[in-house]
Amino acid sequence: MEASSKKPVRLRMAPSPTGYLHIGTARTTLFNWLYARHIGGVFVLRMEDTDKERSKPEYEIQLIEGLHWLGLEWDEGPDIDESGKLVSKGEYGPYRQSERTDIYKKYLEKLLSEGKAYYCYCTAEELEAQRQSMEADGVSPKYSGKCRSLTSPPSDRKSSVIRFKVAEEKVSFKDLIRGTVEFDAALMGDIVIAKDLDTPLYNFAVVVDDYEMRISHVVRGEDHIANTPKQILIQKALDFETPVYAHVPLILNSDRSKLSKRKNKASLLEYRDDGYLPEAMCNFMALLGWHPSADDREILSLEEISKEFTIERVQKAGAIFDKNKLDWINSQYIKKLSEVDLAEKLTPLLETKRGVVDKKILNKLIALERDRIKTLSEFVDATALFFELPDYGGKILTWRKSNPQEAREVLMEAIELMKGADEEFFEDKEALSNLIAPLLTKHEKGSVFWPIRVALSGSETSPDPLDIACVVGRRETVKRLEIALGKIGSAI
RNA sequence: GGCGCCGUCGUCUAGUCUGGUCCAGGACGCUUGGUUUUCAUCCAAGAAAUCACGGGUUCGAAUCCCGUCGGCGCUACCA
Repeated sequence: MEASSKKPVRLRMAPSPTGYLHIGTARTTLFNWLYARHIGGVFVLRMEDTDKERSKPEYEIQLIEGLHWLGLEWDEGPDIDESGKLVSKGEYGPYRQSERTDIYKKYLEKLLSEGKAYYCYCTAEELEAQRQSMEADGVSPKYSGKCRSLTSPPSDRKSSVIRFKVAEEKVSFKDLIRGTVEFDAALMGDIVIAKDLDTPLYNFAVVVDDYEMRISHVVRGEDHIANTPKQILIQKALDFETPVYAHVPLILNSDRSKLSKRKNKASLLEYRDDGYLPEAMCNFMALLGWHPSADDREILSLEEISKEFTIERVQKAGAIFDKNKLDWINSQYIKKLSEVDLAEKLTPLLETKRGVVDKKILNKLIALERDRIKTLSEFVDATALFFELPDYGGKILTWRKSNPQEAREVLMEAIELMKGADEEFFEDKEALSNLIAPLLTKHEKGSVFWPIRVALSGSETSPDPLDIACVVGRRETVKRLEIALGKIGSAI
């Protein structure tokens, strides 16, 4: 039942453009991509937009944008060109279900003519009533098969759907992650596969597309596991080969329910906007359900992961989305980034808030903050004090082992030293350190650095005062020290 | 309710197929200590899992078998 190893391996991701790009969709795409990469297969992207009401082009664009951002390229499928227009690549297209109506129609007619599917004229109300009464009787609800052997449509009914005749048999399949999974089709009842010849439904369209696009392996979320026997039955009826399946576990909220936007940020692009790196997202998502066998390394590039990735190693149980771990992984990637790359990412963020910033200053800020931030967007807030002194209370100017009088002395002496100093002292930290060295002969180190640092940052926690001074320059440094002097004066 | 899937530290996981090397290893988080003028980084140490529970097989079980419980998913003319 498995595809022969001779056949080319073709995987696909088939999202519905009915909303933002969900983290779960992104992770399933990642696993497909990783698997395709690992065995040198083809990765196809297909838009499942049969739901005409909910599918929107803008969601499709978002989907494509998000996948590009992650760096998960596909060999075939819809895409966006340089001018932002939707295009398509690959020879098994179209890759948008809404453009494949004729293909579905052909197979629908085949099923109908062979008596494997039939028109059903039951109304929604009738169906609902049946379902309710079956549930009341404690039986699992399924379609009664009322229209199954109708020879002509009832005269009083105009609307109909197309149902597939589900055989009463056991359907089992081998799942690469879960082993053999078995369902009893007798419990399913005849399923609706299309609203009419031009409007196929999910379970039918998937089967046709996977066949037409020569898909050999279906890697999808665990929530599709119950759809699999239905699809296998349709494949059999159409004489299609069954692909190999692998149902990957779900990503969960902290209460172990399926990851949802009610309880979490579930949109991939939101993480991008919050300053997470795509490499970090991929690394994190891969570790949600997969782990290398060789050792305990956790910071791994897509390249490294794809080299080792096998679908058999993915976890069976769902994984809770742990933002702490994501933050840590992201900070690791920020540390790894080169100065140039980091500057390239941070500059636009900072400049939208502060306007154009001097390159030299920017580089200093980056050097100071790179080990302090977990996300790119934290950079803007973290560097605010360099641009504007926050307001603060004068009593925090005193070091815990010192007293306000000493703090005041230090501040005055520092102002004295700096006021007359050349601007060049504020160009490099060592020079500045030498400049204030005399203070250290009279005071303890903490008595000197603490008040100056608080004066320059307006905060009890901040980077080194000399670093701040080297960014803001002499004039601003002296100004901030004088402000502090005023505050401590009134505090004494 | 029915059907299906799953169940190792708070979380992600290693180990389960091929029982002993696991009185269960790593990472995140947490706690404590070191470094520092403070925070972050960094370094070190520590707490944290009766391997869901109960039986069985065995000289020996996280690993094999049976049962129980729990969680989740699906149960559409959505995907």
